[in-house]
Amino acid sequence: MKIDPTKPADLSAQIAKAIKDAIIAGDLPVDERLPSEAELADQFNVSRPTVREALKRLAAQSLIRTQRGATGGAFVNRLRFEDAYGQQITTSTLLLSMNAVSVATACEARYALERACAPLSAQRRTADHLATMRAEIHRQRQPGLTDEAFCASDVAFHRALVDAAHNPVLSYQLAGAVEAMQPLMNMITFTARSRERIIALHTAIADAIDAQDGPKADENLAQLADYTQALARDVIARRAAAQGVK
Amino acid sequence: MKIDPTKPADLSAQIAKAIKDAIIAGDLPVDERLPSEAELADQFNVSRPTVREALKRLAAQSLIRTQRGATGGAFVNRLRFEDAYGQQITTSTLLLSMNAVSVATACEARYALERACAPLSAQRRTADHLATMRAEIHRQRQPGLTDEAFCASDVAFHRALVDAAHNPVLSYQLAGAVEAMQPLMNMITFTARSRERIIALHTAIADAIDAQDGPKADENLAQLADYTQALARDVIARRAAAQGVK
DNA sequence: CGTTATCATATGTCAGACGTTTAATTGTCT
DNA sequence: AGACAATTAAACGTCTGACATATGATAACG
Repeated sequence: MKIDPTKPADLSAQIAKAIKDAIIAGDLPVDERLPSEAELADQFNVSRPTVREALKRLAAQSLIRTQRGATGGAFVNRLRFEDAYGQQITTSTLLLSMNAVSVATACEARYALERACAPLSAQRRTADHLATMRAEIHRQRQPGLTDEAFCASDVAFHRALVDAAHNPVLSYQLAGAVEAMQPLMNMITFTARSRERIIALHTAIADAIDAQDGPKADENLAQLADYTQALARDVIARRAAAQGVK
Repeated sequence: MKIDPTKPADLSAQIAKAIKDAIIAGDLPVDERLPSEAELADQFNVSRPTVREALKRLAAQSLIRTQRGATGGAFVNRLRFEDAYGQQITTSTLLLSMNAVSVATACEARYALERACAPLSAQRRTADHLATMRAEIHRQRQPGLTDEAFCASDVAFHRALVDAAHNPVLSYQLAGAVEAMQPLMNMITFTARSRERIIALHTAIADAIDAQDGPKADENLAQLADYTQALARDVIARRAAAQGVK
C-alpha cells in the first residue's frame, strides 16, 4: 500500500485512497492504530501537512478517528449505523436539492421503499415502535401545529414504521429517503382537511401494523403515496398559476 | 457563518461544518467560488493549513472541487448521482463488514428493496435495460466462469433491473444495497446446479419484466431471495461443521 | 503504598516559503 | 489592426520547522 508515484494528482488524495483501500480490504482491522503522522509522512515520502490532509479526508467519512496525547493517533473507526445515517441524509438531501429531482420522483422512490418494509414491519412490530407511531399521530392532531412541526412528526412516524422491521440495513437505507424528503414536503401547506386525511391514513397504517396485517398496511401506504403526490401536484400547479398571473 | 469560538474541538472540523451548513442551507449556490484559502484563513482567524484541512474534509464528501491556476479556487460542487453511488457503496460495504451484519439481514434488505422497484421496472422497462439483463444471463451461462465473475454478473443483472425503473433516486439507494452484498455473496461457492437454478430465475424475471408483468417479476424475485438465503445458510452450516470437526 | 510531579509522545496549530498551474495581460510582429 | 508569443499574477500544492496542548506512562516523594 506504499505505492505513490508523483505522477498524476494530489498526493493527499492518493494517500487517502491507499489507506481507504487497505481498510476496505481488511488489511487494517477495526480499532487498529495507524502509524503516527510523522511515520506516515516518512513512509510516503511526503510532509506531515500532506499526511494530515489525507487523514482529514478519511475522518470526514468516519473511516478513522483521531486521539490526542501520548497513546493517541489515528485509529480505524468502526462505522456505526448512526454515523452512516447522518452522512446518508445529508447526501440524499443535497442530491435532491442540487439535481432538481421532482417531487414526483422523490415521492415515488420513498413510498416504494417504505412499502418494501411494510410487510416486515407488520410481522415484527413491537410495542415500542407502535407506541411511537401512536404518539406521533397524537401530536399531528394538535391544532396549533406549524407545517414544519407537522412534517417533522410525519418523518418521525415513518421512521418508526421503518424501524419496526428490525432490520438495521433497511433502516439505514430508508433514513436517507425519508428524511431527505422533508425539505420538499415543507413546501406544502397542509390545510386542516389534508391533515385530517393524512392522519386518518396514518391511523389506518398503525392499525394494520398493530394487527400484523401487511397487505392492509401496504394498501394504505399506497393511498398515502397517491394523496401526497396529489398535494404536491396541487402546490406546483398553484405556484405556476401565480407566476403566470404575475 | 463566521462563528468559530476556540472553545471545544478541532478548528478544521468546525470550519468544515460551517461551510457545509452554508451549502446545505443554500447560501452557497452550486458552482459558487469560495474565497481563496488565504482569505478564508483571514476570515476565520486561523492559518492556511487549518483551512486546507477543512477544505479537504469537504472535498472528501464531494461537496467542493478545487481548481488550480489563476482563476482557480474551491467551488461548490454539484453532487451527481454517480458520485453519490460510490460513497454509498463504500459506506454500505463497510457497514456490513464492520458490524457483522448477518447474510440473512443483508439479503432480506436487498431483496425487499429490489422487489419495491420491480413493479416500476416492469412498467417502464426499455429495450436498453432488457438487453443488459439478457446479456448478463448469457454471461452467467458460460461454463468456465469463476464464482467472483458470476457474482459480478449477478450484480450487473440486478442493477439493470433496478435502473429499468428509471428513477435515479431508487437507483442510488439500491446501488448501495446491491453492491455491498457482493463481498458476502462471494463467500458462496456456486455449484453447477445452483447456478442453473439462479439463471432460471433470472430468466423468469427478465421474461416477466419484458412482458410488463410486475406481480410475476415480484414472485420470482421472492423465490430468488429464498433460494439465495438457503444457499447462504448452507455455506454457514457447512463452515460451522468444519470448525466443529477441527 | 498511594499520590503527585515530570516527561515523552502524538496530535493541533501556526508562520513563512517555494514550486506549479493556469488564465489574463502585455508586447511585439506581420 | 489583428494574431501570436512572452510576461505576469493569482491561486493551489507542498515543504520545513516550530510551538502549543493533551494524555498516558513513569519516576519521585511523602
